[in-house]
Amino acid sequence: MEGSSDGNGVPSSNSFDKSRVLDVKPLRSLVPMLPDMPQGQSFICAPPFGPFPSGFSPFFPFSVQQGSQCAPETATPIRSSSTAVPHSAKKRVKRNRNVHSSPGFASGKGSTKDFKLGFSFAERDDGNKEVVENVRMRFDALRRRFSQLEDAKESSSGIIRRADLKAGNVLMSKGVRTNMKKRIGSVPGIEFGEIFFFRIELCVVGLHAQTMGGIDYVNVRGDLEQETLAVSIVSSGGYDDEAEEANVLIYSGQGGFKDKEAPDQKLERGNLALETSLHRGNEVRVIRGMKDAVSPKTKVYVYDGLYKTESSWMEKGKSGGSIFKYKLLRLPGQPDVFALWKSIEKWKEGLSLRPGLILPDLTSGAESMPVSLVNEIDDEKGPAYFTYFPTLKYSKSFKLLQPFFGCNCHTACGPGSTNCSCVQKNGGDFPYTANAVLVSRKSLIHECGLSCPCFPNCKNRVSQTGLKVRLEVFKTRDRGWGLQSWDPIRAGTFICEYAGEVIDKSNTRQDGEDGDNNDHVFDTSHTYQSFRWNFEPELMEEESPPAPIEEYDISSPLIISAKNIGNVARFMNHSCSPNVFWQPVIYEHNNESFLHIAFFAMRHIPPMTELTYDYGIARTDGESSSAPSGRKKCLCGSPKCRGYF
DNA sequence: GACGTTTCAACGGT
DNA sequence: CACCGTTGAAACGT
Repeated sequence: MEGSSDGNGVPSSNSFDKSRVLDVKPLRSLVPMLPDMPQGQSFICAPPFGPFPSGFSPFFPFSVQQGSQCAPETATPIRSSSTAVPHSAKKRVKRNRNVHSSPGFASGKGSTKDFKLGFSFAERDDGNKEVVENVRMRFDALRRRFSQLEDAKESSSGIIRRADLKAGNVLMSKGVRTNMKKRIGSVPGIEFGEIFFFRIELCVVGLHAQTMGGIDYVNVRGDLEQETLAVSIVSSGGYDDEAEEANVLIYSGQGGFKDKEAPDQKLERGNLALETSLHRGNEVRVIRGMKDAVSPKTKVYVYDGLYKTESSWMEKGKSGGSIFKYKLLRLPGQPDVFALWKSIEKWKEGLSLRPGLILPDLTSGAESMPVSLVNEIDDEKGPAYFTYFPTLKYSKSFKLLQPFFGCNCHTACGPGSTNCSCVQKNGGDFPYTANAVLVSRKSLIHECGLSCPCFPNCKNRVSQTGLKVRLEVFKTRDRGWGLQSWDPIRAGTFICEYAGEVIDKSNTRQDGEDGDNNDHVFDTSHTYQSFRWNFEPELMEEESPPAPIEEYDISSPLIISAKNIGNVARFMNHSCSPNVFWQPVIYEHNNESFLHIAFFAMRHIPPMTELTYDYGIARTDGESSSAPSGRKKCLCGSPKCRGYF
């Protein structure tokens, strides 16, 4: 293991050694080490990882880094609300005040616990990126928690049927929402292409205020009288809209949605608003409801951008009555959103349609799903040589652990498996929701292992059952190779584990830097930026146990080298504002426990967005030089960039 | 203001 | 999976 690897995944200087870059062939011959099982069943000559004695301290400080400095936000209230303030503004203000004193909750016992709103009251009317992010994170954390309770059916006061609505209701009644003031055009803090998984999620950030309605509108003072203008529409397949061309949308008016014999639609409400918008020529936000490729029975809502209504007409609907039709044209100069989604659909049908494709599957079948290799930037033909291997390789030099006892479940373990001993190790709550989304970060997650008889339908094996999203390794503009996804990813989704060779630190040189850089090395002993991801128990109505502690809790440092052997994780770049985080997971293999590093989505990630995590900062060991010799200049570009990592 | 109406949800069952 | 029934809650309008 000599030699510097290239700068993959590392915004290092341009110490890129082209001579080591291999062309296509070696990569193609990256044969998985395991003949059959992608999971590497019993073949890994895998002496165990060291024991995990208790009695150690958390290995990084929990500094609170709450956003005191507002990101310089260039909010673009395209046509600011001077005209668009609803006449009901007074009502709103009043409602705000009510919310402020939260009368509905003050009476409930144990619910008067204070929680931090986290932003100003003004920011509830007009948001910005930071507040939007804050609200979205808190919404989904709460939603996941309610979902967990729903799955387990352990909610003591009435069952939760709709975790999304429940979470939305709690946040709205507490005033944890933003962009309440309706506006025409862009919404501050929400970018084109952002994705949402529930309609109520659009409401809490102010992108579309109707919980179900497809047309949102606002009252404005017109030339002579009040008129209503459409501000946003959701095109979701409920009616037969036409969405063939990427920049044209034929949208059906509202009325008679579910009726078998629909009467004629009337020119009122949303229909009237769209009609007025046609004459006034105002911008209308368009949100497209798409089928989720990862779980096809759910929907993804994509903020496609601003449109203008070009024309309208009436036609006979299928169920008898006549319906309104509106033709909307996408404004030029906006990033392609819907068009990109359409392209990805085509790439999936024929991989060769992907521009810049070098390899259809750089894993050579080692993963459950292909991972394409793409370069649209220059003529480099691929990353430096390495051997693709989908999981960890433990070297021989580790001591044996004490014997491991798996569960004895003979049905698939899942959210209701309170008797499963593996589940019990997680502290009572099943760590994942029914659709395999991680509920909370934890010091350690216990999954079922090889000798547990519950295989293969067990739901407690999320991080060991292969890739779930369609990934792609691509050439970035200035940071070597990177990782991104063709599929939209919802927060809490498992992305991949960090595969590679486990390094025995006692064997490793103490000197650290003998020309060896830390490219393609994962090290739990780095100092990581802390962040809050879990739900806030104080937002739950009834007394709720505290959220799991989000500090990692690893007895001895785990160092994984992916220089020579690794998987897709080795291509993930660093960011100081990452969208992915790592989570220790432990499960059994040949009667011994092994620690793994699993990556989960921190937030919803739109397709073709680079996946990044915090590499952390190597600890400078006391006496050694104070210069940050092992550190690299960071090119993540985030406003919160620390400058190096 | 309270209440009824409207609404391109979300789920689970078949 | 496609349809279908059930449950559901914010905003709007009366």
